[in-house]
Amino acid sequence: MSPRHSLAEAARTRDRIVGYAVAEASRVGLEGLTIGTLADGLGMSKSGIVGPFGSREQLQIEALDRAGGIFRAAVIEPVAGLPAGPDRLARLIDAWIGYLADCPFPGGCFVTAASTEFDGRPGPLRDHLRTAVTTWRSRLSGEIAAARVESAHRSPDEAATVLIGISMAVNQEIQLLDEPDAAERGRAAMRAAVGLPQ
Amino acid sequence: MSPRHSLAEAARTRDRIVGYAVAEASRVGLEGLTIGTLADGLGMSKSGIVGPFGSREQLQIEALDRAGGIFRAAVIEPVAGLPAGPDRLARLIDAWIGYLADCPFPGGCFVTAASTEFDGRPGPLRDHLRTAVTTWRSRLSGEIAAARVESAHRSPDEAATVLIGISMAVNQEIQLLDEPDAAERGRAAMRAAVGLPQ
DNA sequence: CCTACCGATCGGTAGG
DNA sequence: CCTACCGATCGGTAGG
Repeated sequence: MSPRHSLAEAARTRDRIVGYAVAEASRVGLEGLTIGTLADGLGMSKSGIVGPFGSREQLQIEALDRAGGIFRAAVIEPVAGLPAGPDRLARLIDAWIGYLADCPFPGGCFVTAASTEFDGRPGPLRDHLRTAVTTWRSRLSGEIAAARVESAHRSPDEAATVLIGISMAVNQEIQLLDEPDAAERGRAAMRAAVGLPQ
Repeated sequence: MSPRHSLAEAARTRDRIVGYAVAEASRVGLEGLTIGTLADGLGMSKSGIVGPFGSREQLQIEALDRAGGIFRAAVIEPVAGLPAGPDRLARLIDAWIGYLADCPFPGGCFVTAASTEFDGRPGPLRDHLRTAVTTWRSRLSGEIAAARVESAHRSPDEAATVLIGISMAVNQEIQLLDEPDAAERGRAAMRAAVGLPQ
């Protein structure tokens, strides 16, 4: 008589699985996810993992979308209420570097890793990724344009390439090289790249 | 009576396998390599693939090392004979962008992809990768220092982070986004980042 | 959500 | 270098 209850429980189960899959995939890649490993890690059966999603690919897609939401919550939403301008760009950079240094994904920036993993694998995952990356690039470009700062770079698009690149390099320095001053150097590099005072 | 012959043939077989594995791994990742797929692709049996290397991991390591050599041949060696200075740095940037735009790996920059793939997987592959990335970073930093150019960035290490980052962003724009002007924007961004004239 | 099972493929070996 | 084979694991399904 209370289908609400079981629906809510089903939604919670999905959430748990996706959350665990995101953490796991940040370490071993989305293609490294296996239903058996997730089942073991969550103390469930394989059919309990795959059932709610229908296929591994659907679970991968939902994990990717969830990761995008986590990124937005960490980097975009904290500055969304501020007026556009150099100060908001500076705070966005701080949030971004903070996200890389104290990463919500145990294996480092999810989207960066997924990008190199899927750029050569056509399919719905690559399509989702393209959309996410393009949307973020546009937003960042707009943010830089709205800040109206002077820099060595000749267009907001060029500066966006530089900031996105620095974030990837910082991610590598943290995750692969264990470089302790990667975050500070990255923040300075980002500020310098868009002409913000140190 | 001619062991030379069979030794040379064995070496050629190894070479063929490693070369094919590099191309394949640039598309599906080093972890996506399977002995069966390589065997099919090369028209050989699985034992013919794994035999010369002893294990899949050893083949992965040799593929990674080979990829490093291909990068050096494309980006470092062309400028090795020139005197250090701004002109050599400019030519290095041109070679680097050319490598990204007309990539010897069908799936894009091998080391960038391997870095995000293995930064969360401890083991000999990650160790090899760390060494390769650290060596390249040091060389690039030295190159920037030797050029003695003025830029918005405060140290050769910071500028190296920016150039490496731009290369990663350009790789993404080419491989994932199919952005036609990625190479030109990347070249301009790299020159601006190290204070070279456009 | 579970157990039990499917055919396919995994890395690798034995023996030649 | 091959064929033939090993136990383990893959994604997924049937039936409950």
